[in-house]
Amino acid sequence: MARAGLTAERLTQAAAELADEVGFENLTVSALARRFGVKDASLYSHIRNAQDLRVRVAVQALAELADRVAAALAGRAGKDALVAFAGAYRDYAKAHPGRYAATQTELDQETAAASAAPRHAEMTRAILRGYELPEPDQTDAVRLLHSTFHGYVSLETAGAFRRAPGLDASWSRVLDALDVALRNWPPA
Amino acid sequence: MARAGLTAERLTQAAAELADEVGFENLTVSALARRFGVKDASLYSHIRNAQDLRVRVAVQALAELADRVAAALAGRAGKDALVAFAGAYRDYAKAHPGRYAATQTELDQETAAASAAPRHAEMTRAILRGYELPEPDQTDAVRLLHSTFHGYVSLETAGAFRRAPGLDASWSRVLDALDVALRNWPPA
DNA sequence: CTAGTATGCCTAGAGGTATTAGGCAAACGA
DNA sequence: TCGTTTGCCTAATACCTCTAGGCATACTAG
Repeated sequence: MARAGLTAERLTQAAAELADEVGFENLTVSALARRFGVKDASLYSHIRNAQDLRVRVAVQALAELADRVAAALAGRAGKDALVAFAGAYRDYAKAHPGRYAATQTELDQETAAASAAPRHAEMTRAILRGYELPEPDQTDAVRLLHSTFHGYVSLETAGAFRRAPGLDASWSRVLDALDVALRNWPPA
Repeated sequence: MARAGLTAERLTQAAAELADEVGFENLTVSALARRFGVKDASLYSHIRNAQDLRVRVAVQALAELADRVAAALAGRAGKDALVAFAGAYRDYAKAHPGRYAATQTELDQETAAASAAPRHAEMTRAILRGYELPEPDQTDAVRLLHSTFHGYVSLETAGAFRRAPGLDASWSRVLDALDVALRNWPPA
């Protein structure tokens, strides 16, 4: 009996690919075992349970996404940075829908702190440096950006825009509009 | 043997309530049967399958949400309309998280057309009448509003904002910012 | 090199969910 | 009142999750 050479890392990687193929909600321990040609029970020496597997995929996806956003952001400021951040975000979601869905998993306090989630927040704030918003407003602006990016991308990948035409063009205009809003941030 | 008096309508209603309690993703045929004190199989004379049940909940939720938004929108224009629409939307999602999640279900062409989804689109466009945007830009603006509302609300209900303080205040500021963006809509 | 240990994957099995087929009895319509 | 419809049931299959316990393979130390 040759061993399949399973490790938590290989399982997580394969799970991420599987999630992209069949959707994060259809990521199943059984399907993953099948992909490695082993029995379901064999996976439980490497992962605690199905939820643990999902969390691992989520953490990995958050890290990958943060890396891409960081690369896109390098050396840019102001609207350039906004567009680059948003583009990297949207591209990742389109290329890896399962992983992107995984990033919406609610992580417990500890896991979240150890994940790339803080980097995301930090990078979003970095965009705002080009817009000179006073501190109390920054939090609101971060929430606006986060919400709009996530909302657009999730509606697009969930099919709510029903493969309508002009989604790329609308995305540009949405970013233009956000840029306008940030440059003319309304006083409280 | 007294009959439980099941109908598709009663099942859908109970399913919506159940979804609000346990989350839409945990809405299960078994749990619903348990709630009525009948066997799982008994539900299949009323609903086609689990997916059918979810679709019914989605359609009902879309209709309820459309009604609330319509009521909030009545007699308002401009920023007032924007704030009223957004408020009704967010309040519904907070009051009925399971139903709100259901509204994100992807419906097939036919079901979508017969649902309240077109009313949603229509009402979103109605908001823009106060902002005098030329037609090609309206579609982009509708997508901006839809994305931002959905993004904020879904991050909030999914816990991504981790019960952070100031979510009500941020929501107001986000709406202010959208109002600014719409009033100063950038030329292509 | 070999003995002992740790580890990887297996079998077995319990329990939950989805779904189909077929049956009996209550409600209803003629 | 008798037949038909309809509502809910039992039975059975299939898939998924997860635990317990076993054996053989790979590693490690003497």
